[in-house]
Amino acid sequence: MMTANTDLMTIREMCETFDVTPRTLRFYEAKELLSPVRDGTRRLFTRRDRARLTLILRGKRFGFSLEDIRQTLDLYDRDGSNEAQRKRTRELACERLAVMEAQRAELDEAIAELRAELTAGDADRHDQAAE
Amino acid sequence: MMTANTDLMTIREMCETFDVTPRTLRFYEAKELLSPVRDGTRRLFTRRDRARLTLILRGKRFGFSLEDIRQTLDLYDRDGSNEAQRKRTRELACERLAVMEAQRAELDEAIAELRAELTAGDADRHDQAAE
DNA sequence: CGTCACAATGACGTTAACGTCAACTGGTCT
DNA sequence: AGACCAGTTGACGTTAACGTCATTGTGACG
Repeated sequence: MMTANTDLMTIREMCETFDVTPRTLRFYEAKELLSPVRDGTRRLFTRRDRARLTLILRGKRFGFSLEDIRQTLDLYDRDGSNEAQRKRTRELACERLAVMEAQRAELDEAIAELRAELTAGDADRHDQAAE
Repeated sequence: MMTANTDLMTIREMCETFDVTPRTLRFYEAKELLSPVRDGTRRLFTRRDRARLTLILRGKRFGFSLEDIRQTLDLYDRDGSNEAQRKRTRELACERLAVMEAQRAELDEAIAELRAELTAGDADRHDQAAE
């Protein structure tokens, strides 16, 4: 009743929007990361699929596996299900959050170190120029 | 002359310190990410190897490939080499830095989103508790 | 001296995440 | 109807990053 009937995208549109290949989208469907509807035989990707794909690609950039991602994706689907399941889901979300925050701290450190190397390089250059 | 003769570690020590397998260390050597010295046939890992391994494992957590990492590792080896090479190295470092900063921004965003989902979950729970 | 545990060296196996290719289907244009 | 697409489904290939196994070497110890 609330699902907008339009705002469905073909596989081509998806590929151009997200810069992925059709193979990738089909692969993600096979792995149950996406669940496009069908128009006869053709896939049509919903708003939900696009939201999920955004999260998938982001997750990949952070070095998570598709399986990791698949599990956390459900965190963003708040369909009632049962109480025990929701509790588990929250636990998983908290774990992920902790991981990501640790990652953030490490990333900051790594950035600082690399910057230090760069400015050290600057100094070398200066020395060399003085010769 | 300045290289401390001790502070060399066996493969076992490395494995326990860094929580990796021997296979991994040999693999990294084959890929020229590490270059342990030899005591007869056995490997002995230097302080430099340990520094590099730290960077390698960190890089992996950020989703970089070993090949990516191998290239950036040289950024931390400031042996003079020639001018053109150093310029190239600096360029690479700047690119990496940009990538990592973008990654940091995205990570912040992702953390914020996940937090939002969590507090939204809290609200749901509250609603349900009211019943 | 035997052996025993750890190391090294191939060589092959495995998993994830797709790429590639062939064969088919289903609309569309002319 | 014929041609021409985009899309689909297998099926097999590929690359990265190791795991696993068999074989061989080797320094320390009883």
